[in-house]
Amino acid sequence: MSRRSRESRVVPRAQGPSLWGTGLRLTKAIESREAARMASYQDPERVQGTPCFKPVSSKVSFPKLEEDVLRFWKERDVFHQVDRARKDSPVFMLYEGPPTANGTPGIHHVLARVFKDIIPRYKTMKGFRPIRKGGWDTHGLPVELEIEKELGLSSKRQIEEYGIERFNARCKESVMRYVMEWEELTERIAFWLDLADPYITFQNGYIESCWWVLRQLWDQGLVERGYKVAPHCPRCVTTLSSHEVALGYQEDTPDPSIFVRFRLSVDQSTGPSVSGAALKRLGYDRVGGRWASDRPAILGWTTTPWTVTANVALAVAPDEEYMLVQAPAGQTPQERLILARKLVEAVLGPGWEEVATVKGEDLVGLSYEPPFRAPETPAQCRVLPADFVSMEEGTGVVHISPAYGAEDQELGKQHGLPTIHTVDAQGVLRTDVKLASGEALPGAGKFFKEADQDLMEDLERRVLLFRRGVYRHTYPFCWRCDTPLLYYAKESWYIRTTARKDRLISGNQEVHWYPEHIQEGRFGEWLRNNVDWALSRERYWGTPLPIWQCAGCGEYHCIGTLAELREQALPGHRSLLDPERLDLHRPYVDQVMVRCQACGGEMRRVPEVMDCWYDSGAMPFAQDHVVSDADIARLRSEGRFPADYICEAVDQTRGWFYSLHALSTLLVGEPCYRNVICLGLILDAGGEKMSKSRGNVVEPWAVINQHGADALRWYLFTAAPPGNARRFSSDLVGEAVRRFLLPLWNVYSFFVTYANLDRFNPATSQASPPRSDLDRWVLSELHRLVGEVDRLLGAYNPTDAGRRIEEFVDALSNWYVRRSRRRFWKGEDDEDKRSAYVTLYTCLATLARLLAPFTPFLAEDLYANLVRSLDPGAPESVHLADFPVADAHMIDQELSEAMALAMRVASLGRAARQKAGIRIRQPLGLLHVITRNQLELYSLTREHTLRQIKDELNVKDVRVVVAGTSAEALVWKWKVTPDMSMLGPRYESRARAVRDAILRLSPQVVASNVMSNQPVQLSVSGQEIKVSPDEVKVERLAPDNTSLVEEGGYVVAVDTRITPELADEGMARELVHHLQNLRRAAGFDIADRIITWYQGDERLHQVMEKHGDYIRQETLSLELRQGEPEPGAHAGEQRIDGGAVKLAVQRASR
RNA sequence: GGGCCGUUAGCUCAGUCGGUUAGAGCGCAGUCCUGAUAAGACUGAGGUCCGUGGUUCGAAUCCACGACGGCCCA
Repeated sequence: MSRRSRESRVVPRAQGPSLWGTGLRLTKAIESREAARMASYQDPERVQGTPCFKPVSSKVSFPKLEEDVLRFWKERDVFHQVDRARKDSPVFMLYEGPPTANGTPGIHHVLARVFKDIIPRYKTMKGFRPIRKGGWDTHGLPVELEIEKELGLSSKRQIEEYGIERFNARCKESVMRYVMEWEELTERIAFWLDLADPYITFQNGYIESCWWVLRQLWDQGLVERGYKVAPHCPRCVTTLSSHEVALGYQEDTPDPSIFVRFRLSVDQSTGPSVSGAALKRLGYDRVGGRWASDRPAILGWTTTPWTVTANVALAVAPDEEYMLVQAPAGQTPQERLILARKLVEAVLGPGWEEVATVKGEDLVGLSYEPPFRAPETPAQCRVLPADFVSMEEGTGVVHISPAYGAEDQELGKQHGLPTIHTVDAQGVLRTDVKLASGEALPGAGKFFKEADQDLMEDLERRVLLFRRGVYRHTYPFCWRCDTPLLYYAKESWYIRTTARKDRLISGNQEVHWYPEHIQEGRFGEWLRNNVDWALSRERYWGTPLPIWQCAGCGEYHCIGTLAELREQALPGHRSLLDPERLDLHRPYVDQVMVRCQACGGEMRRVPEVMDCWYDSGAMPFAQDHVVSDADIARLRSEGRFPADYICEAVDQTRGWFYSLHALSTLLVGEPCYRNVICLGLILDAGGEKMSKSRGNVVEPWAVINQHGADALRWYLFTAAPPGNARRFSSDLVGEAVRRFLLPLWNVYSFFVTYANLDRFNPATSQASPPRSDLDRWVLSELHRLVGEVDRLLGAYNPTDAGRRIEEFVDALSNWYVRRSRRRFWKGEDDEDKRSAYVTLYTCLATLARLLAPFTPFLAEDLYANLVRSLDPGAPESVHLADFPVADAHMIDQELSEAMALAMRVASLGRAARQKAGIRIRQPLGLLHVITRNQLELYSLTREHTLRQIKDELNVKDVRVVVAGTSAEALVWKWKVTPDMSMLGPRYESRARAVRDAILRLSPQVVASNVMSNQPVQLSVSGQEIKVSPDEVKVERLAPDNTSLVEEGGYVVAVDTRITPELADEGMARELVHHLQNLRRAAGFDIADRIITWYQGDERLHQVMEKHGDYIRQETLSLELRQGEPEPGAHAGEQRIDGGAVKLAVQRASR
């Protein structure tokens, strides 16, 4: 197989089959390569005989390529072509979780957006019509905060002074501020999303749908008014959102720590039944209705003394043990306290005496005297069970004030406790609260923190304070003004999600989650602990609550549609709803008053707006402006409800994933999405969360401009499982380029370069079944790959799918192309060569389609050049093509394993050569291989496999044996060690003689028997003896003159003896190598013919003589001249095999 | 305080049902190959599989407890 010379390439072509076209002379073709390189790949005209493909340089700029493809998509309107092409196909519905465009998109948005993109792209190729409407989330507190900052406002009062109208106008302007940048980035990363007609949550139609949905819930009795505890800044007089609270935590904040006696009531007979036995153990005589001795007190603990003024209950852990203890003898009064058994020692110290122990549940129902009796405080309060009672600190008894704790409020709701406010919204203890004693609250009129002192003194005076101290913990402060926050109950509107809790949970079972654990883990847990959705916000920029209250009778009414509002609005107010001036936001909507249907009075809208999560949760309906059941039925029939797929990061479990799920379940009784990919967070290179304040945010554009969007996409898909948090840096994307995109590109470039030189045209080449094992192998791998990728993408797992593709491309590049290079380069135009072209072409053309969902740009480029340019009937874009289908008949498991083995042996062989320090260019005589079993021996000794190994390792012959067989024993050298501990007991006095006899035998023979588990026959002083295999140890020795490598049960060794013939052959190859380097250094073209000069010792002359033909052919030398080169020749001097060699080359004159 | 996730080579990550000697890429060191040439391949060094205990003939893998990191919620 010789490398082609100019003649050998031209001749067959001139008379060759039609595939080769006109027989255009090669020299011409080579000269025209530069011109051809300039040709546009969009040129569909292919003159027969000119190269088929747009030339592909191995140097590539992916960002530039992508911009070209973007232009192509835009010019040909490919995005909408998809829609048209699939207009009769089943719908695949994506819901876009809307971002807020009041800031620029970050890398984490890119993560979500490419994962949103890949599935619809795949589904398109599988024959679906994707619907992917863009959307913008526009309402909410974060938006308001931005504007407050811009305007220098810091309280609601200031906002109202500034004017809600102007304020909201600013908000509205700001939320679309960066839409352009979002659109640009979305387009640049090839997220195909309909951004021309997005849903926008501030639009009137959208708001109307939100209203309609709420009205449906209202009609089901699922909307109600109640208390909600939220972090509250008394100075700003406003509720803080959770992320605002998170900004203001201060560690090590000192707070009072007080233990308070809650005296059990004298009379325990009035309340719900407490177990009589438990009461008795605590010392209460039920019959007599009194305590045997002094009545005990339950000991409670708190770090917020001011909340004790609002105490209405105590909570205990029902499953824990509580103890009634008595003060140490001698202490007066000898009081009795009840607290958690586990905490007695820690709280009281030693000496206290156990009187009785009861379960927490036995305490439930006990009544006690509340420390403060505000007007609404019951005279007798009760002990309740709760699951949030901690045994880590305090007393195991939690004092409950529903006005000042979320858990307290929740518990209060369950048990019908009153919410008593003893502190006003400014954080001042109310002066208007009169206690049952007729007195004002201690510390009344003081800020709650200052009042603590008065309160503690009061409790002490009344002997209710058991102990006081200081407790340091983490406490939240207002991030704006540093005022300590209080948890404060406010009236607000709720959606009673708890009423549909079971359905929320069962509906979740119908959703396919990736990763799976979210379903039962984070999301399932959240649903099981479901609490009612606090819907209202006392804010400005949001969907106004469509609830009007009658000034006359106090009746509430929920408006469901604009039509209804128009109808019920007071006559003078209807013009406010004229279409041309309609704005459903505050303050305009506040001005619309309606007629009360109950009493005919005037109704005014409540001041609150909705939680912005409601907006996004209503998007399945609001994005299509649903205002009737018929609308929903239409969405269903069109396949637009429920969604097939949604995708967001894990922080949305309690955000969007929940709001979607809750609204859909309450409205139509079922989930609104079928499949979810839940992404992990992106961290910076150091594992820190990315945030503006840390300054470690990676700008997507920098990455895209450097490496390209495909590279970024590929990295995001394959670097880590989607659910994991992942570290990110631009360098890692660069690594993805080098690891995957460039090798793939090089294969592509390699193919196109040679295919063009050979005028290979797959359209006119008969694709007879490939005969070569190499071709059949790579096609087998390809079809296996197609099946796997299809399956994995279908299972919403792009990560593993991408990783499979990487493995394939690696094998394609580093085995198939590497091993096939000469097939492409050889002069003859034969079946084998055509088969190689067709095979490699098939791989690349298939990869183009496989990759289309992952790397849409690169895939498009491959497709345009490899497929579309040859077949004008093919779809114009790879994204309009069908996804490849695996053909099981093409998969050859046996061949696949054989080739894997060959690759492994090649690797070991290279290691063995390396160990011996013998370069690959030096041919060697023999390679030994030991396989693990017979099957592997068969695989390896297939003629084709053997040839691959010989070629790859440059050896003349290969000998294979199976480990543990006599064949192995005969080939290798062995060390035999008789095992005296076995021989001794058996042969006693003859043991030594037996040993010596064994050692006299040929080690090979002994090893052979042992390996095949046969006894070794020998004769000792005339007696026949059979030595069993376990009585000798055999050890393989590396034979002389070999270099051996052993790994994973395989042994590969090369015979390192270099005969003079081998040495000469090696030197010839060495000379070729140096001459090629000289050619290249001289800048000669690949087909230039040259004159070669050489000077050196006698050995050099011999080799030149002996291998002259070979050297001339390989280097395209017309002549090999001994002696001084002509002036102007490119010369170099090397040492080869110890001798100095001078070489020089010069282009032969034409 | 609760829930969920993670912790494997210097870095980024694989590791199937529990099964022989835990792998890849990058980086580092060395080498090789080469008209795919500003690429590529190979080899080497590099491991307390977070820790402890348990289950098992056998644990990176299963269980319990703990540590650390992250997220969400209090």
